Amino acid sequence: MKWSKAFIPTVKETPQDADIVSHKLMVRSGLIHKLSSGLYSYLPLGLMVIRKIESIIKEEMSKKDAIELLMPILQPKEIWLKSERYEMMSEVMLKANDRENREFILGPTHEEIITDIVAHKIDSYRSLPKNFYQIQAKFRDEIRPRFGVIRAREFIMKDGYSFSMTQIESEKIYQDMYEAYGVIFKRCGLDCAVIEADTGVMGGRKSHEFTALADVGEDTVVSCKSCTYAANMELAKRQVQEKSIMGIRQDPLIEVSTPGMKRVEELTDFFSCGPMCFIKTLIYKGDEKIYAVLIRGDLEVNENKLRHYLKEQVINLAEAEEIIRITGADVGFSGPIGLKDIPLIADISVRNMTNAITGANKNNLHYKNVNPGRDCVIYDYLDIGFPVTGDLCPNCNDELVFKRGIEVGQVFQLGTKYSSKLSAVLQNEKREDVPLIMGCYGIGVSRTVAAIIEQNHDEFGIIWPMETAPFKVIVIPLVYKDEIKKTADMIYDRLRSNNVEVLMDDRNERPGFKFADADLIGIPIKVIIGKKTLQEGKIEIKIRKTGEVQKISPDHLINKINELITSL
RNA sequence: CGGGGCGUAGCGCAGUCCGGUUAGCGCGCCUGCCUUGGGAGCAGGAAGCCGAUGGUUCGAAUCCAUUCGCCCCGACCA
Repeated sequence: MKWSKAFIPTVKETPQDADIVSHKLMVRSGLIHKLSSGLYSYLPLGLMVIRKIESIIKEEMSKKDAIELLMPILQPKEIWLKSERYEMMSEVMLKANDRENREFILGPTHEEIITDIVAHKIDSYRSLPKNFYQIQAKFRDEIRPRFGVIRAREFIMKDGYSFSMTQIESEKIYQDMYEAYGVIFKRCGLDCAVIEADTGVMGGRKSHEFTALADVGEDTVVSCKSCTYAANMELAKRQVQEKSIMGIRQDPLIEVSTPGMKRVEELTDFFSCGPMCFIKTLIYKGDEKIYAVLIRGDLEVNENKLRHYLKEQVINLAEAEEIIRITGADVGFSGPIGLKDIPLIADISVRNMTNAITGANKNNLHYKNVNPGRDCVIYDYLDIGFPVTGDLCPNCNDELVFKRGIEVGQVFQLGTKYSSKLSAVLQNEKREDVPLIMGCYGIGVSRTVAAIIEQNHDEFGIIWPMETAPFKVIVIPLVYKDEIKKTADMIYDRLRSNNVEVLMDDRNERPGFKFADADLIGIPIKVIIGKKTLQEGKIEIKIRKTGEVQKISPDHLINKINELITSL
């Protein structure tokens, strides 16, 4: 492609509405153009990159015998009522009515649709397992679109769904997809953490997230300094560092007057000690039961973990009046001592606390020198807090570290949630009706572009990893005239006839201008043709990433380029 | 949805408090000259319903009200 024929609207100034690197660079290098909040057009260069990623995905999917299909974006409301997800997903679904006033939604995902296909078209267990996928625009009416293409409302996603008769088969596919994802993101040039993840609205039993590490990411990855343990914030297990509290004497319990002091900050001043000296007591309600949850004053309860451990469907903080009824005191003065008939659930951070401060379940009073075990009976110690710096790995006891990342892929074991609701049920060889066991596997294609840029750029622009580069080579004639033009044309033709994806900057611009654009759009290899080097019978090759320059004879160019393409 | 910010030429911005000729600047664009190894220089030029609507006023980009859009923080999140 010659630049003059292409459409690559680069801009020097950084766009006003972008504040992360990938977004700025995608706009500046002419990859995308915003139509409206969360809606982006992919301009030719951007689409080329998308296609590169898609073809990597397709290759790796097909190696694992996954098969591609395409489902409608518009979906009838009824099917979502059937799967009982309409309410849950209602907020992110854009609704639309047709001329007959039938109700439709713009599909945020396709579990329902694929399950419907399978329910109708697969009639024997002998045809299973099957693993389908599609690559398509999805629409989610995000509460707050942001970070350019990273959290857009319309975005391109590869979504895959597997159907199996047995758990073992299903796990095999899960494993296959897990492996394929690793390869895909590696080929995309991404440094990904694979982490244990929450299944969220998808439901199901097991899930891993592929998260591209980047400072701007929306996800926090919790990982171990030395072993392979990694999880997202929601799921991360942890051990609490045991301070050397051995030998600290348990002092006698004292009641202290604390008029009007409800918040930990107010109390830290009063008692002149840090929040770590306090035990927060939170009253939670499950479906029916009530729990008192204890956690160290500086930590937050992870309600997901709590709900999970307590085997409750929902778990909520009690209302103010209920707290008064249960504890006998206002919010802010709850404590573990004297709570009758309510199980005390303590976070592991409480286990080794000595002489702590807690509410007294009487207004304007706190207890000092509270020692769990001595002063109250803890029903159970559980890991129900969010990890913080200083917490230790659940596996190996080394330190946990925290990194930000962009979630680019996630794999789920779904179980039979959708198959049973949408009657994807088959008889097995024992003539028993079995709902199919499903898995689902997503890749955010468009946000992968942003993630690649986050990880591969410098002050001058994008540095495309070879496999995702829209062009491998850019030919830059310093002046597109005379001998230089002739040589440039010749080299351009030669590269093209050797199937090298090449862009030639044939514009009548000054060299510096062309160099800056080439750097901005991130083409991995520059071939520079200038008067001086040409007089030596040479042309120049410059590597975008390293800046390394070599001069070679035009005759050796093709070999050299091919060598660079495979080695970079 | 709560909090904050911003809408002025294609892009980035000044002007708005404190109303007053013809609304500016940089980049980009067009013409010409010149230049060609890291976003050149000179000369000339085109381009704006000052987001929209309504009000106040002799007079509104500027003040008031309403409204729409966009961005950031939070809640939320394959």
